[in-house]
Amino acid sequence: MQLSGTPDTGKERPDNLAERIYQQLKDDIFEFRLLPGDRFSEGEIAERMAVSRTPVRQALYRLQSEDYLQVYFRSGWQVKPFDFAHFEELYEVRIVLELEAVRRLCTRPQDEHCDALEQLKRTWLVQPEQRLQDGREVSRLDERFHCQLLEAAGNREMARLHADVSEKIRIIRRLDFTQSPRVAATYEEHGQILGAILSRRCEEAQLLLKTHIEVSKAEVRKITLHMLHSARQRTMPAPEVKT
Amino acid sequence: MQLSGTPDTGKERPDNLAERIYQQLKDDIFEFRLLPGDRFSEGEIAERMAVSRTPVRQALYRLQSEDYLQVYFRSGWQVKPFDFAHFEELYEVRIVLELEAVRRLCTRPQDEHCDALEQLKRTWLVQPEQRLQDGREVSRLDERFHCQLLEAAGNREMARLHADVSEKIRIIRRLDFTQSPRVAATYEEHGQILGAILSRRCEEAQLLLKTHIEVSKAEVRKITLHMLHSARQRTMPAPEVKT
DNA sequence: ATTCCATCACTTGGATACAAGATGGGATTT
DNA sequence: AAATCCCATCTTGTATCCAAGTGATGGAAT
Repeated sequence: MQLSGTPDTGKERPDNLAERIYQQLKDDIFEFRLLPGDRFSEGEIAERMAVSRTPVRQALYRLQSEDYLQVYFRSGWQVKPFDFAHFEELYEVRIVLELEAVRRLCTRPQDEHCDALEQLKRTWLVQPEQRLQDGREVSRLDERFHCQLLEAAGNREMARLHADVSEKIRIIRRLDFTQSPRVAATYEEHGQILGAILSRRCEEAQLLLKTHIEVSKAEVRKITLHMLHSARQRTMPAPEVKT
Repeated sequence: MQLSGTPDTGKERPDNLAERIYQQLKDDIFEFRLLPGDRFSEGEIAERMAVSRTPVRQALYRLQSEDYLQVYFRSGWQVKPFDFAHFEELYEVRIVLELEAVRRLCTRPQDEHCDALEQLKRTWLVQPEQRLQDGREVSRLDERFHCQLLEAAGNREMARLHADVSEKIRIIRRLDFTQSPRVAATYEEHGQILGAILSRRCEEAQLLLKTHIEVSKAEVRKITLHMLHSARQRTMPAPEVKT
């Protein structure tokens, strides 16, 4: 029984079709080229990607285990329909994990994790005229900010779970940043949170962070209501819109 | 774009070879029929299970994504060697999630989740002569206890993450219950925790639970040291022991 | 006109075939 | 004797083939 590490020959896989297709499909879902509710077959994907069904199936099953897709026995695949209750629960997981990360960062021993926090300062504690404006870019940075808090806190497992959760809500979180006031607010709030962490005001940092996340969570709730409303008006929209 | 639920024809897959092989292999790992560090090929598994490589590969890749296995490019598979630091981190995740669950249960509105808690009482708040003795069985019940706390707390995502984490440490947690004093202690501690939750003494319940989990975590640390010690004595054990 | 049933194209699940790289051992060379 | 090179064998990655179940369509019977 070996004890730890990877004492083996480091033979990692190179190109890998299945991996490429996996990334492509996930991207298609995130970019709404594949819409929630869309149905398709392995053959379609294989043809579109110009490969055989084998690596396609590998990618599809992986996406299924990650809860993005669903397979029906001999009846094709489906992009999992949005479940907003699900998104709200994921936001709550984020809150729990990130509050714990802040707690650890505030009670950390002297000059530890400081490099990671310094890097965050360079991104978020900048003059207003140096701030990025593009919503997409800021949305990406926002996700990174929160993940980096987890990474700095030092528990890799917690960071990995948090990263997975963050990826799952990325598709909906992005909608926050379409309004530019959210961009400015994000800079403001991230700056305050970092300041509180750096001066070890734990309670304050936690409260700021919790509020910051709950604003996004509330946004999801608004989107939920909006979609339920418009769905009711139109007696249910046609989910087709194949790519 | 559909909105929620599964409005579709409920065509679930029936038997499914890949699923069966997945379960079998995971069981082989948990039961130490496949030891950490063991290497094997898809062909061996396929032959032993008397199936083709196709469903075997499906199962293997799933286990890889769950961090139980590792594949080397054209060089076979390996059961991931134990990484005790990893286990300790997972214990910390458990603590964070379970403390949150307790918090929610203690601040829950009147008569909610009571049925779930009642069921736990029937298992754990029993007369000493009615307690189970078999370490294996109590170990299984212990995992259920903690998972049910999460389920009762109401956030399904959090419960799912917690269940995954719990499954990952099952292989090491089971070693706790080989000594029978841990069995009695577990009954005692679970009883106290339930009592505190039911009378909404939040801080107390959290402290009891945290201590309870940290005992297990400390056990892992002892096992770590023991294995490092014996490994050093034997100048590294041979990891072979194929099944 | 409506209902029922056969049929047929399409779908996934699994097995087999093939390609290309990794590995290990033995022959050969120094 | 030691090191090196080559080749047979083994490994995964991908493509193709086959089996069995699904669903829709169209025609026949009422």
